[in-house]
Parts: sequence; C-alpha cells; structure tokens
Amino acid sequence: MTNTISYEKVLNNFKNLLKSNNLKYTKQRELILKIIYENDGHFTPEDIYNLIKAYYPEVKLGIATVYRTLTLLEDAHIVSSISFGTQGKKYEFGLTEHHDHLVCLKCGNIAEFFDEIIEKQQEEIARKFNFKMTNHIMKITGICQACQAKKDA
Amino acid sequence: MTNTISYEKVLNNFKNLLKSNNLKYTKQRELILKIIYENDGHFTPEDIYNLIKAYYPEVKLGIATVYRTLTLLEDAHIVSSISFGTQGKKYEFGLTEHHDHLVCLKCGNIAEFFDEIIEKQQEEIARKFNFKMTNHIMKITGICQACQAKKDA
DNA sequence: CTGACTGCAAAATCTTTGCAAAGAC
DNA sequence: GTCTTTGCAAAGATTTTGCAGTCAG
Repeated sequence: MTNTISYEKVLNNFKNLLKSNNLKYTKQRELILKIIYENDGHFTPEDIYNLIKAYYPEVKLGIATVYRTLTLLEDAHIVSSISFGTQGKKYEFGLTEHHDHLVCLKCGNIAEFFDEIIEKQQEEIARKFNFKMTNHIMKITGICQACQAKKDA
Repeated sequence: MTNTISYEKVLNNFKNLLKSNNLKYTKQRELILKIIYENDGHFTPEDIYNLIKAYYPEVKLGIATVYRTLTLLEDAHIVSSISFGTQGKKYEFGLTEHHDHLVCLKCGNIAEFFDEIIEKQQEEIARKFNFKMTNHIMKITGICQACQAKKDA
C-alpha cells in the first residue's frame, strides 16, 4: 500500500513518542523504522536485520534490538504485523490506510486489498457480540495469478 | 460451533483416510481426534496432550505424537487451526460449517461467527485478483463482553 | 552524569526430528 | 514378519532476557 505520510512526519511522530515516554532516539531505532518505511513490503525481523546490515554495514546492530524495536513500533501502531504460525511474523509499515492480505502459498508474496463492505460487516459483528474490537485481520490464502501461470507442479 | 456430523462418521472418515494412505489406526490417533471432537473448543497441542493424560491416564502418549497427528488431521481438513503468533496455534474440529473468530485479548476466549456477506466479498476479492483461494481466515481481536464487565484494569 | 539502550550469548518457547522399541495389519 | 508409529530426548527455529559496556540527553 502506498505510503501517504511523508517520512519526515513519521520520524517526528516517532521522536515525539520516544521523548514522551522517556525513551532515547538511537541510530538503530531510526534505521529500523526507515527500512520499513522505504522498502514497501512485508518483512521478517531477520529480513530487517539483514537489510540494515547490507545498507548500513557501518552500524552495529543485534537481532535482539530489531525485535525490541518492532515491539515498540507495533505498540505505537507505527508498524503492524501479520502472523505465519510457526514461521514467525512479517512486519509492514502501519500508518497507511487499513487493508487486508492475500498470501500466496507458493511464492510467499503478499498482495493487499481494502473492502468497504467487509469493514462495515466486521464492525456490525463486533457490535452484535458486544465485543470491543481493537483490531481485525483478514487473510486470504491461495495461489496468486503469477504462480497459477507457471507450468510446473 | 455445534458439530453437525456424528462421531461415528468422523471416525470412519479418518479410518478410511488412514487406510487409503497406508497409515495405521492407533489408539493415540483416535484419542486425539476424539478429544477435539468431544470438547467443543479451541485447544493448543499441549491442551490436547494434557486432556488425554487426564482422561486416559492408562494410554502412553508423547507430545510429538500430538503434533504429528494434528498435522495429519489438518492436512485432511478434519481439524483446522488458528494462529497466535509466537504463542503457537489452537486447533478445533474442522468438519463444521466454516466460521470466523472473535478472540478476546484479556481472557483468551474465542467466540465464533459466520457472516454470509463477508464470505461473498472474499470470493469476490479473490476473483478480482485472479487469486485461487484455498483458505481464508478472519480474526477480530478485542475485549469480550464478559471482560468489559469486570471492574479491574 | 544518569538512566536508557545495545550487542552478545544464554535462556525460553514452541515444534520437529532421529532412533530404537512397540504395535498394527 | 514387515513397515508404520510411538515415546523420548535431542535438535531446530524463533523470540526473549540478563548483563556489562555504551550512548543519548
């Protein structure tokens, strides 16, 4: 999903968040946010770790910091995650319009969509159950068009 | 969701499945299926392991067998699973009508619902993307009515 | 300076695997 | 009897935690 907020604004958001929680602004935290913002897509913590190692080899970084920062960013709703059972989670930039996912079982690619009717119905259902909805996810799994086109298997 | 198929039929399904794949019918496999069928609900592999230990203390059972059997049952669509990120999966009996879930973040309870409109829209979206849908899940997370009623925190 | 942050390695979870003994057919 | 299954314990995979040194404010 295309980013609708400038990186400048996002970074300021983040800085303010840190400041107001007595947390520190560090190079590692900034780069983790930046990588996710700039590389539109869905990444595992390890992906993010590797990307930073590749793009910014001069920066010291441990995988634990990636995990800790992702938790921080997710709590602040700056990133959001999508779970893959045993195979962990993937993270994406979260300050876009809400959307759901189509996950290809063959190539692992993730497409996004937004459907007004589904959103409305979800709210309706939560209301019906007196359920205070804080989040909702929808994931359609199957085979994407590209993989269907491939001859093999 | 209430079971609409008798245990007898389910068991026969399973036996046939085993036979036609040259697999063996064992006490452990039967009990795992039975526990899931009889205790309507959502269970972790460990839950299932503990339930069987409690109800059938005379049967020898290792947790690995639970995992192996759940994989088998899920492949056969006899059970289905719902993922909780790092915290593993929960399994439920799968030969019921399709339905989605409302997961309470406080008490972990899972409620179920079915919405025709959402189902239709999902198919519509898959069609739009030329996506061959094999599965779809929807999970609404939040606070259930009971937990909202509790005074604390 | 002071308290938060970091990397590292160890620990914790959850799940899978290797293997010899046991069991189904 | 043969080939699959099982339990156990060890190994894997992913994520979290403890800690001493480092760094931001």
